[in-house]
Amino acid sequence: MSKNAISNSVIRRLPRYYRFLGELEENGYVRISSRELSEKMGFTASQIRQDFNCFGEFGQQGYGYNVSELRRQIGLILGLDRKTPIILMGAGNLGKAIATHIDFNNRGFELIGAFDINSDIIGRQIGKIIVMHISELEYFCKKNKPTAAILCIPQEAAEKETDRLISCGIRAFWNFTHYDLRIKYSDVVVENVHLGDSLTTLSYSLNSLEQEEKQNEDS
Amino acid sequence: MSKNAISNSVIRRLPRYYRFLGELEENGYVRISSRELSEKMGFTASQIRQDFNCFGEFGQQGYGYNVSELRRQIGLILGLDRKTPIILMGAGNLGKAIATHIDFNNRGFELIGAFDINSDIIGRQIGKIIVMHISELEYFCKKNKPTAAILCIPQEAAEKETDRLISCGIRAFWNFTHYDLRIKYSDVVVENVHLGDSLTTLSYSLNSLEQEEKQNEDS
DNA sequence: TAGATTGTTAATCGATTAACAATC
DNA sequence: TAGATTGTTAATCGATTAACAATC
Repeated sequence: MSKNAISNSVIRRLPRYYRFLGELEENGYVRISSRELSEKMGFTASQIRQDFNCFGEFGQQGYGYNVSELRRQIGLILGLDRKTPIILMGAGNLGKAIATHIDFNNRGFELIGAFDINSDIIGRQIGKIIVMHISELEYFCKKNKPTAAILCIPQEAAEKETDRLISCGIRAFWNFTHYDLRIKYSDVVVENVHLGDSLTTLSYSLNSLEQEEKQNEDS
Repeated sequence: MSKNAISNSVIRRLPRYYRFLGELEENGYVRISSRELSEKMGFTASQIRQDFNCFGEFGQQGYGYNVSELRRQIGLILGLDRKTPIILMGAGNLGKAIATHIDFNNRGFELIGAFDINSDIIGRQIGKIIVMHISELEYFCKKNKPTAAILCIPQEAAEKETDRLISCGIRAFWNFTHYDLRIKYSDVVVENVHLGDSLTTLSYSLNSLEQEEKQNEDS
């Protein structure tokens, strides 16, 4: 029986654990205690132990955790042992940057295709793949069976094309648009990246910081 | 006395409110109730009223909220009435895509410069700006006084250059690296975008979905 | 065995939701 | 005035932290 309903907060910390454990491994650490890890990562030791225990007992009393074994286990939980075929929808500036910048192979994916409608872009090479016209989508998917897609197309295009993608077998979306896929579709997983919202949040923080300082001056 | 300590959860919802209210405004909505908004956005009406009331009383009993007035107020809270000068550090694939893809002016910023060390990139034009060599940073900042920076450089470069950026007057960072600025610096605001972690989370979700389905088959 | 550190339960804290009096 | 809907307090829910018995 797998422990069900892992909270989103826990899940979002997993990639971070995986990263830190990788660094520790590189630096020759063999074992680490939750306290030591807590100091390095800025979580509490309690939280770290709670988090790991959502998935099993990876440590040993009196000893701590074996760094590379723990990392391996978290990798398995994250599904990084697989290479899910993923396609890029929209090979403009952003899509191209994502395709070249992200290390798909160490994150459980393999980028196998890219699609666009702009004839200036079609035929161009991005890494090892060549940008295809979107009319080739069905044929390509039937042949190569990708199950994930990156949405780097305009919002209107996303709204129009998701039905098509789903009927092509796509069930995981890395979504850079503001189109809210979850409303219309279930049985599909979505990870949203709202870059604009992120920058807007920074504006808020900077604004707050400056107003605080102004208040301190006045008092 | 401003209500202090707005929770992070609330702040992260503000850009979303701002966006939705913009759409409503475009569609001719004059007033909206928290219940109506809750249906459109997928939050509870309670939460929406609580969120707004962190910052003041923007509604009217028996009527609801005036869409454009509410949007304006949230814009002010987010600091979108200003145009904070921001610079891009690292004009490679990702930096260039961010610079061209993001609508800085509607998010409280103005992109005024870009820096890199790669001579192939220096001198190139991105939108209205031209990529400069990083050696020109001090001179440029003295003259143009940016207070925010986008970190699209490698992590090692980020670790090395942040001291320099801070002494140039930068106090807001939109950070695309994994370097944890907050450890070393206070009095600085940071918004982290961990694209790799985001994709890794998608891998987890897809993995979970597939395991669930397998279990359902078996039973 | 003694010391260390986990796994896990209990206590606390914070965020979300429900309820309702105030009021337009 | 009556109906609607806010602003706000109280109740609930969930996540984090603290504590400690189990055990290596």
